Amino acid sequence: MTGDPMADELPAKAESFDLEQFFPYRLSVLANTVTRALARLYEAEHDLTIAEWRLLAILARFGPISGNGVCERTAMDKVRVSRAVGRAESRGLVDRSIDPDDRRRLLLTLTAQGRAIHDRIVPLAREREAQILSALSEAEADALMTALLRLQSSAEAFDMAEAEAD
Amino acid sequence: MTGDPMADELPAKAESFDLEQFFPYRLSVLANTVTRALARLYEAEHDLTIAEWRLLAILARFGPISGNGVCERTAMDKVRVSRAVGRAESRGLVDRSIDPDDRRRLLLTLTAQGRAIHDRIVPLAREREAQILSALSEAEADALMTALLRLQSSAEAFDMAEAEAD
DNA sequence: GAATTATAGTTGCAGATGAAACTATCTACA
DNA sequence: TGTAGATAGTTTCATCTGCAACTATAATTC
Repeated sequence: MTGDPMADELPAKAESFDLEQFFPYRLSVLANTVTRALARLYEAEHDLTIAEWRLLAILARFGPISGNGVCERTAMDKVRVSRAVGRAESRGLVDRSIDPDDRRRLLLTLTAQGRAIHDRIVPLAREREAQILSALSEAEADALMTALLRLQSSAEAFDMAEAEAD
Repeated sequence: MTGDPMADELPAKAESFDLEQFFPYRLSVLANTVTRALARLYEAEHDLTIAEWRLLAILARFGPISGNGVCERTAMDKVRVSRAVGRAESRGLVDRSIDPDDRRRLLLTLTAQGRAIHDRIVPLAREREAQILSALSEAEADALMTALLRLQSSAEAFDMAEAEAD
């Protein structure tokens, strides 16, 4: 597409690069800070990792679902999901049974205890989210979420194209 | 596609938590996608990790600087910086000498080779950033960057408060 | 100016992560 | 059928990460 014949001219000095203003950097640092703040909450509350918390949230919402379904809805790879399920099951938060219709698959559901923990964390997570977002107006926060969603598609398509570029 | 959900959908309990709409989740997933796309670039180009790339970018801009200075400007902890410096030095990208004015400190500078790699990566990184951000208008992208900066302060203050809560 | 305290950076350890290999099951097609 | 190939999930291994402990040097305090 971009057949740019003059691409190799380098008049703009590369040294003027400002990491602080580089979007991927800003995004990564913020995500790291926010994630850590949330992770502390999950861990302090019930010794849950982020992955386990996501698992609970998805199971609470989407009833019995396969591990693969969890992958799709949590943007976690199957290794991470497998481990989150293993740990959550060993702690009695999740039931794991084999899907009789396809015995490769798991049927995952929340136990009563898993549901209880989920329900206890949700308001805390929402509160923390609100605290962080309180730095923005409601309109700004909405615009931000919209932007994140749109960028997700953009970045994903791009990430794919690259991974597949043989 | 979506394995049709069963009829027993719950009433709109407070627990009907939607992970997809949860800001920390959206942020984390996007950052992960974007980071991976960039990491591939750095690695494919010159076998650099994100940490090493940040190190090069900061050294290119802020001349001789201490390891601690790198920490402050890259939002990486000292362990990560120390390792990035060690690896970059062993590959001849960075010079590490002891600051004579304070012999605890290092004086870090780019070597010619480190500078060359930096200069070669910068335009590629910028191009990739532009590609990802092309999903947004310029005004939206500006608003996004502003929002990220403001949230950084907000989240950081919050993260701190928690860490220090003894 | 010795002793305490603080700071810069490194190393050890333990957990999180993901790519790739592996097992088990299902699907397609001869 | 049966054989090849796809898919679900687990395990192995190598890496990344960060907290805590450690070393070395500087600053402060008495």
